Amino acid sequence: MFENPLPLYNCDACFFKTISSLHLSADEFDIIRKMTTQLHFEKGETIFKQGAKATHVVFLHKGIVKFNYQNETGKNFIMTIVSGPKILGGANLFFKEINVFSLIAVENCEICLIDNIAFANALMNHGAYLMALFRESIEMFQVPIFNFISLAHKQVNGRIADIILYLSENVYKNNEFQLTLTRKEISEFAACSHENVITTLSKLNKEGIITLEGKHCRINDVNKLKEISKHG
Amino acid sequence: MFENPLPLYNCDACFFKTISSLHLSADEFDIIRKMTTQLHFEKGETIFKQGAKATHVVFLHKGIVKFNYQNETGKNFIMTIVSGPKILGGANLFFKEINVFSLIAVENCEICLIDNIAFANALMNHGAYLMALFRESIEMFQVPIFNFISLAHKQVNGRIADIILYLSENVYKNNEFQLTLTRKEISEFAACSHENVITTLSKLNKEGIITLEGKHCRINDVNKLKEISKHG
DNA sequence: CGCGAGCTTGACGTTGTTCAACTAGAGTGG
DNA sequence: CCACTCTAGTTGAACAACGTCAAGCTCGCG
Repeated sequence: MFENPLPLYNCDACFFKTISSLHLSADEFDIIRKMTTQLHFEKGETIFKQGAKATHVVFLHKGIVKFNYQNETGKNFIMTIVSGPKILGGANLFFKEINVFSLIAVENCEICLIDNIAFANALMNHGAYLMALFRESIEMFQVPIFNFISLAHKQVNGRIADIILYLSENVYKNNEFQLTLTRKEISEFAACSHENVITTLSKLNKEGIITLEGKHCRINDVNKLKEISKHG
Repeated sequence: MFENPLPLYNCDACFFKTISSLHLSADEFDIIRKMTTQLHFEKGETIFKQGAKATHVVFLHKGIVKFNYQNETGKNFIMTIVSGPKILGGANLFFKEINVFSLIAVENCEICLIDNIAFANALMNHGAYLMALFRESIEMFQVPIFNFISLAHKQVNGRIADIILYLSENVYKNNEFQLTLTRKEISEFAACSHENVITTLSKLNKEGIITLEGKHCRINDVNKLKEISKHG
C-alpha cells in the first residue's frame, strides 16, 4: 500500500463524490480525497478481516463483496452480499473498533479506503452530510435483518427463492446473470447445507421457474418465485 | 396525546439528557425538550406499529420492550428485547419512513417520544452530538445480528442458552430474575416452537444449570450455559 | 494424464414441528 | 359458590425437514 495514493480512478463519475458534493465544497472534498487510498482486489481476496481493528471506511466503487462471519468451529456464514457503488463504512464507524465480520471480494473490486478517524473529524461540522452518509451506509443492515427474518420463518426453499430474488434485484440488477457465487457460498448465505442448495435449485430448474446452465442463471417466473418466498 | 406535554419525569437523572448535555447548551436541550411527549405504557401495549409511518424517535426511560415482526401468515418473531434507559430511534431515523417492526412493552414503560423531523433539524449543526447518538442507537442492531448468527449456526438448546444469557446480562442485569416473557415469546425470540422452549428449559432445570420456579429464573452455572451456547 | 475443486444424487439418522391430551390458575357469569 | 372458559404451561408420539455421509461426476489446470 503506497503512502501517496494514485489519483482516483474515474473520480468524476464517482457516486461517493456525487453525494459528497451536495454537502461539501470542492476544497473540503479534496481533504477527504487526500486521506483516501484506492485499491484493486481480486476475486476471493480479503479486504478486511473479522477480529481486526477497524481502521477505514470502505467505499465500494465497483464489484461485489460478501460480509463473512466465521464461528468458533470454522463454519462460515454470509451476512449480506452487495454490489458497488456503495458505502460500506457503517459497521466500522458505528460498532466497536473491532470488525464483527470479514469483507471478502466475490468479484474483482475497485475500492477506496478512507481513514476512519480523520474522516469522522472532517465531518463533525457537517450534520446534514453526516446524516446522508449514515442513511446510505445503514441501508446495508436491512439485508441481514430481512435475511434473519427469512431464516426464522421460512424453510430452505423459501430462503433460496429469497436469495435468488435478492441477487437478481439488488446485486446483479438483471433477471439473467452469471452466478459468481459457489453453491457453498449460497448455502452460507441461506444457512443450510450445500447439498440442500443444489437439490432446491435443481427442483426450481426442473419446474422451469429458473433456468440454470452451469453458472448462468435466468429467472423465468418471478411471480412463482415470490410465491415460494412467501409460503416457503 | 396532549399538545403541551407534561414536564419530564425525573428529567435531571435522565440518561438522554446526560448524553445531550455533553454536546448541547441548556437552551438547545430545552428546544428538544419542548418537542418531546412523555408517556406511560402498560405491559402488552403497542408503542408503535409495524407498517405505520415512523414519526418519532423513542427514548425508553424505564421498562422493557420487544421489537416484534409479524409475517404474512400472522407468525410473530422477536428481533430483540431491550431494557431502559436506551435510545430506540435508530430504526426509524435511518430506515425508510415505515416501521419495519412493532415496538411492544414487555413490562410497564416510561417513554419519551421526540418528533423525528424537528429533532433531525435541530441536530444538523451538531456533528459530534449526532455521531454520539448514532453510536448509541445503532448498538441495538448488534443484537439482531448476533441473534441471526446464533440462529444460523446453532440448534435450539444453544439458542435458548444464548437467550437466557442475553436476558440475564443485558435486560434484567442479574443472574436471578422474574422472567416476564411467556414461553411463547421466548419461542418467538429463538425462532422455534413453544413446546421446544419448554422441553429445553425443563432439561436445563433438571440438570441444575438453571432453577425455574414458575416465572422466577436463577442461573446456577453460567459457564455450563456458555458451553451449551458455544457447542449447541 | 492425473488431481483437486466444485457439483450432484441418494440413503439414513437426527432435530424440531405439529398435533393431541392433560393440568393449573384466572376471570366470568348464572 | 360452582361450573365454564380461556390462557399458559407441560408432555409424549408421529411425521417431515434437513444435515451428514458416501459415492460418483465434470471440468480446469498443472
